Amino acid sequence: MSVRVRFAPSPTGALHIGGIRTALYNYLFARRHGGAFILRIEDTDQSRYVPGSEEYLIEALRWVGLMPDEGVGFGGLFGPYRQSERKAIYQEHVKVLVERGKAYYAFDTPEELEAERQRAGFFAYNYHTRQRLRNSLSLPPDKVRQLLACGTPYVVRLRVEPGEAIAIPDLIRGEVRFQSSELDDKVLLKADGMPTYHLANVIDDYLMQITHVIRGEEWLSSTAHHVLLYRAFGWEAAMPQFAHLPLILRPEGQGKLSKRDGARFGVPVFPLAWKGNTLEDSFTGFREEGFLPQAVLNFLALLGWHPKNDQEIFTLEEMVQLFSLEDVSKAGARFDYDKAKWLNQHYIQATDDATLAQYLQPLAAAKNYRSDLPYLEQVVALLKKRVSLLKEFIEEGYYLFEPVRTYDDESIRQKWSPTLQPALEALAEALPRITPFDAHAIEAAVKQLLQEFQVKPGQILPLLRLALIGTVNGPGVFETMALFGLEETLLRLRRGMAYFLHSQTAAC
RNA sequence: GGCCCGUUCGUCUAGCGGUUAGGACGUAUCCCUUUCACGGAUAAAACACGGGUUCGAUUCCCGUACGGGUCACCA
Repeated sequence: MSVRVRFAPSPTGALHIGGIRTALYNYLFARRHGGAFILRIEDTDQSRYVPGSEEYLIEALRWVGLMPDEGVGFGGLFGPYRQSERKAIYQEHVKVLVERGKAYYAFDTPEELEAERQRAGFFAYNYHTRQRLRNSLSLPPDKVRQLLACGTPYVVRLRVEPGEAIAIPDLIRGEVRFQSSELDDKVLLKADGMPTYHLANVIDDYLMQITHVIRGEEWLSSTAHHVLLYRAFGWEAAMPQFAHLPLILRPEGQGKLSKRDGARFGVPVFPLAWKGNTLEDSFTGFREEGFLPQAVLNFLALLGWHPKNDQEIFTLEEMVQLFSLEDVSKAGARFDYDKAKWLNQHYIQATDDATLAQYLQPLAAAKNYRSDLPYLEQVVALLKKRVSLLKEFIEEGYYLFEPVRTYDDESIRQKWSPTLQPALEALAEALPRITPFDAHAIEAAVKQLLQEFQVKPGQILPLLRLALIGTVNGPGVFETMALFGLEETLLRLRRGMAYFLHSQTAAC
């Protein structure tokens, strides 16, 4: 039987990075085994539905390059793949369960249950408590028929009887055991006629012939109920194999990574930016922060998985070849932004200049900067080894697009001296005679001039850089001059020299 | 709190009874260099604790501690 896995998010807003990792592991597993990767939308809670979620999700998957083989928006023989469109299927199935005595109607209102919870501080609807509650197991058949006939709102609950051992075979954790007496009678069908996650999940996985359920560890506890459901339906032989992934933990402190952690720690936790109704509900994304999709994938892959060697850098193809659920770790993995940035830096360096220039184009255009590809390619060549995020080309390297905003006065104090002024003057005058005006020729000319003036490179070059870009740290001086061209170089040099003189007199 | 899962450098991890406990990020120092970076080198840095099992435990078992998840008509 060929492998079929699904990624089944619910459209309640932006999908965070943990979801993308789940999608990645599912994708890798499917590809590794020549199986199918299916996208199912679990939108059974109409009250939590957020418009735009689905589009966001698909754009995010597209960005990182994890395209489903089947599912919402991708076709397939097992549709519909949106659970809200499968309502009738769930209702038919649940009816069978009730007929077999595996499930029952419960008429208790949410308020009544809440009161139960308040009374004891804790409440479980189970084999013990259901006797005194209002359901088709405790009420006389006549009464039940009457309630149903009157259209009394009800839910359908799973009938969990005590004394049953449940062993979940988990590909990552081995066998996980539960006792049915510890389990409550989970709601399967809600009063609005929609299924809960548990019901829909089991039915769909069965009907869609899912072979492996790879999902986050937060689902491990409820898997016991899922197993019981497979048994109740008589589907145990076709039950998929489970693999519960370790959670991604917040960068610092306690708990799992959550949506709000992005703002709290100043890091992106979403693949793409999300524009919510409020500022609080709006988030930046890895893409917007300047990450390459391949870096994000590599980063996420390593958060909980590692092959049995020392390799750290993987193409998607390599991951597919190496991926194994056996190598997924059991403990939660802390979100490590430094490592993400390092990986991104690595991928930036490994990407050719022309491609990077294309990534930069919209960023430059958004700032009304010069954004023709030839120029951007030169910018890339200059800054490539100095940035770890794409946006830094534009932000840190702003001086390649607009005049110097501020000069580093401290460095000027350290480097500038009136005795160097003649050499600078001579340099400015010599520049127009350099042909061609490229890095090589400029370097030769400048070095010769320095010799004539008996000045060391270390004395003059920092000043040139200060004049050109305002700071003493940055790309090679000659390369920068070549990029600017003669006219712009002279302009900046003159302006810088004037600033040096001015700041000296101001200091006196 | 009940139930379930977990625990190797600060972080991500390799290890699957005998290793100088390996790699990577980060940190520090040095080299390269007109600066910053890149690159190279070096260093500091870990088996949570206590019992077993065993000739021998990081590795297997049991406790303890700590961490995580889950206890909705949410997924």
